[in-house]
Amino acid sequence: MPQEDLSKSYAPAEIEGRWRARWEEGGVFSPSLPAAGETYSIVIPPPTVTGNLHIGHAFNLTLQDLLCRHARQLGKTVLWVPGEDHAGIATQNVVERRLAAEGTSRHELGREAFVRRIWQWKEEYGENIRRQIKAMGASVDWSRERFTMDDGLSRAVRRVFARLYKEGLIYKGDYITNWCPRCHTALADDEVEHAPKRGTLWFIRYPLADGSGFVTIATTRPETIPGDSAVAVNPEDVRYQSLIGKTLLLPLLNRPIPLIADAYVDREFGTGALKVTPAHDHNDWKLGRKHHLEFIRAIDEDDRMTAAAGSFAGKNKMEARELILQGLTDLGLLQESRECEHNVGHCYRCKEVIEPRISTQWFVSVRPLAEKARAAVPGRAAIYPESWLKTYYNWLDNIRDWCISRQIWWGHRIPAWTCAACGELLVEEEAPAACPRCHSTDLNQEEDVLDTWFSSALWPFSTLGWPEKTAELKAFYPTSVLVTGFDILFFWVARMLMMGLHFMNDVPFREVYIHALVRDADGKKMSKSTGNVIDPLEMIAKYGADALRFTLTAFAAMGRDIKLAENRIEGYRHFINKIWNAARFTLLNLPAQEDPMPDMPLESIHGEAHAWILHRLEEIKTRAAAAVKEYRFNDLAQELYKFVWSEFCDWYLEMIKADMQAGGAAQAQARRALLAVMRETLLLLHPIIPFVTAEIWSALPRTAQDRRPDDITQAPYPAARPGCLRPETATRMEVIQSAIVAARTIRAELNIAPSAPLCAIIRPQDAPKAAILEANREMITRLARLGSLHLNPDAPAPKLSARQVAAGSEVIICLEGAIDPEAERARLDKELNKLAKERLMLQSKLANENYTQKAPADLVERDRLRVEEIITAENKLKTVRDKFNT
RNA sequence: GGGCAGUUAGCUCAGCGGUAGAGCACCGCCUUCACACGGCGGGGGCCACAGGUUCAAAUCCUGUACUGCCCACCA
Repeated sequence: MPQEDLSKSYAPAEIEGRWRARWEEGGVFSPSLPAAGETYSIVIPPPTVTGNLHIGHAFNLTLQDLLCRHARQLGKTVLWVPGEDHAGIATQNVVERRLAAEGTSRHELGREAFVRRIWQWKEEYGENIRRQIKAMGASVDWSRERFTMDDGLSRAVRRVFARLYKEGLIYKGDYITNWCPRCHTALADDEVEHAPKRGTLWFIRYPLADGSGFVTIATTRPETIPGDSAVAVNPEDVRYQSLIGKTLLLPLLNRPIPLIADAYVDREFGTGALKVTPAHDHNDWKLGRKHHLEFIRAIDEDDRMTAAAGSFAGKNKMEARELILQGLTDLGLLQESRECEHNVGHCYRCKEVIEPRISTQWFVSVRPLAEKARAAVPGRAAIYPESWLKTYYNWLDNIRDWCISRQIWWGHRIPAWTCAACGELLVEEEAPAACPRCHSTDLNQEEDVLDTWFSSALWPFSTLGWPEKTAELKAFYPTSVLVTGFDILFFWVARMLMMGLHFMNDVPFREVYIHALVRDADGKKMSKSTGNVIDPLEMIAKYGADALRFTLTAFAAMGRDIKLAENRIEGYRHFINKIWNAARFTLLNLPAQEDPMPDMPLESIHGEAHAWILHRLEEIKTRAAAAVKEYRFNDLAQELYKFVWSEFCDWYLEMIKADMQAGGAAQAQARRALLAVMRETLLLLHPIIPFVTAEIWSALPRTAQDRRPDDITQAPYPAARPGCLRPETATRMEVIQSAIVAARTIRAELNIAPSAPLCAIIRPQDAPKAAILEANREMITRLARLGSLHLNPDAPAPKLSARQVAAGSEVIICLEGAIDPEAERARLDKELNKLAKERLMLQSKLANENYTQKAPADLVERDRLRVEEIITAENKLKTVRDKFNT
């Protein structure tokens, strides 16, 4: 690309589009198998097909892409599998809402038409999501894209279900479950969110059957009274001991129920007497089982009272509550009511209040699976940050059987059939033709579908082709790392470990990196249902994908949530622009592409600035690689930011400008060094910001022998160049920079025009410093804008002059006439104050014998030297200040 | 009720034993031939509070106070 085309400021849209197309059409991220050498793989946490990607996805994608691109640079064969999740309940809800808006419903459409409708929806939104993943620059392999309900994955689901059933790890039965009356389905325990809710605690009298009085119970849910089958008290409770075993009459219904004793009951709460409703409360259900109580379903799946509720039958449960309370009041059985706050379960998809309800469901016996999953971490699968280990263990240790059936239509229909003729239950991977027992062909498949997370749990191996023995599976399982948010640690991560270990006999991933959640301005979790989402596409349109990616990377500190504000993205766009302009400068100063550039070993380049920047580059290479390996993404971003902006642009480019004009050997060296540093810096940046680096890379000229690929995605990580690692250059550079800064500070603080050349005297501290300064006289003169420079430890200072103490030298600027002595004196006072403060701090430290004796000797020595330095500086400045006093 | 984070410059956050840093914002000066999405310089913090360990504590320990999150069956 011709140089003239590099515009003054970076315009991402066109460039991103071009590279995206090139990468996609070239299939550059599709690894060919069998893989040569080491492999690296990631399966994408599949976004749901229901909606748009939010900023959390953008974050998740950025980190994975960074890891994948880096792994490619290290020469590994990399596979990043993309895909989407069918998200049963969520998707069904969305489509149902749309149907409602159209004035129809899924029931009107019927199951088949409804599911067809969702498939259409999926095609539409799947494309949307693909577009967004592409917009982020994610280097996924689209040729291996999967969907949780595609044929292959559906088969994997059936295989797993059938096998677990035959192994006795899946069973069907009547249990208390979490019922969402709105989604009309059972939910797993972890799909219920508990939130405190203000309510009323009613104290209700249950008369004793023998007419000898009452037992008063406390409840927040009077509508469940028709479902009561006992009242329970603590056996130790003296108030009730004499009544245990007696019969009570259920108010309004006059049904006799026993008064039972159980240690579960808390004597302190309410009246110490608990009404037991086994069919509508998890704890009561346990009590019911233990004491063989009746299970009375008082509320149906639509939140209406059942026939068991007598005259309340057919009423909505909230209406029934009012009627029951009224009835109790009329009978004088409502003793009192109090305000109270209690935890109420809500559906994690629609936020509706959960009704515990007994129903027939399918369950996975997770204990045996959980034990294996527990044992595998952190030995076989490591979790980062480690703080999540405890949470992970705690969950597995307290795990209950997993309810996997859902009473919805969108999802994997359970592969179980009941024989209409003999009632035999058949569970098979493929639909059986006839009942093996009675040979009837009249078989009815289960209506229920599986929990979405059931198929998600198989994702790492199902996407690679299981149950077929594919080349992908062989090459890429276990995957290298799973990158995800902690919100789905239980839903997904733990279950993948269970299934992976059970069916593949190996962990699904070697490492898990748990990243923070991107929250909104108030620190609230972003979610589609809350509507507080930020659209990454909008950010990309405004600032470019690279700016967004860099921002997210810079924020990715372990174990900390991200509160993202748009102006941060804007800030990092400036950084992208800075890189762009550094590249423009580079191109302006390099020969055109077709001119062969002289090759010379970089180790042989001895210019002060070149040696220094090459040395720093070596350090950065090492540090950047380590940061990626250890998932310290924020360190990576910060390190590169500082290097590029503060060192490469602010100092190095300024320093070499003269060389670039000089021609000859100086220019040749500068060109060679600049090109090398630019190119390798691009490689270091590329995993974070692929587009701008690709564009610049392709525009850079090459040396005669250069055989590097045109496309930066194909280029390896910059090799270490030990010969360029020269720590002494950093020390030397500090002396130079410090002198320049001193002169600039004087200029700025004394309001000397930037264009006015300064007459400067620099007094080096010692001979080595003098040599360094002397060797870089031209550079110092230029960067500090000096008119003249006298380098001499003993040079006399003119009467009217300003001084600044630098590292390794003292800088004196002549102020013949034009300068306000008041200003200089004030400046000197300020400087003296600063020095005195530091000196006092150090001196008091050194006065402490404990310190001088116990602290490391080099530290003490360093402090002593510093004090000496300060005293010398103070004396010098004082002398000058005194002159101004006269 | 249990567990886990966080509390550092106006804002967002790094630092996690040697006496405080970044970005943005702010204040000067500058249309210097890569970049005003810029350059140069500057101001700003008893590092939540109270104890303790240590020669030395944002940094380690123990409490306290807020804030947020996760888990848990308190009717």
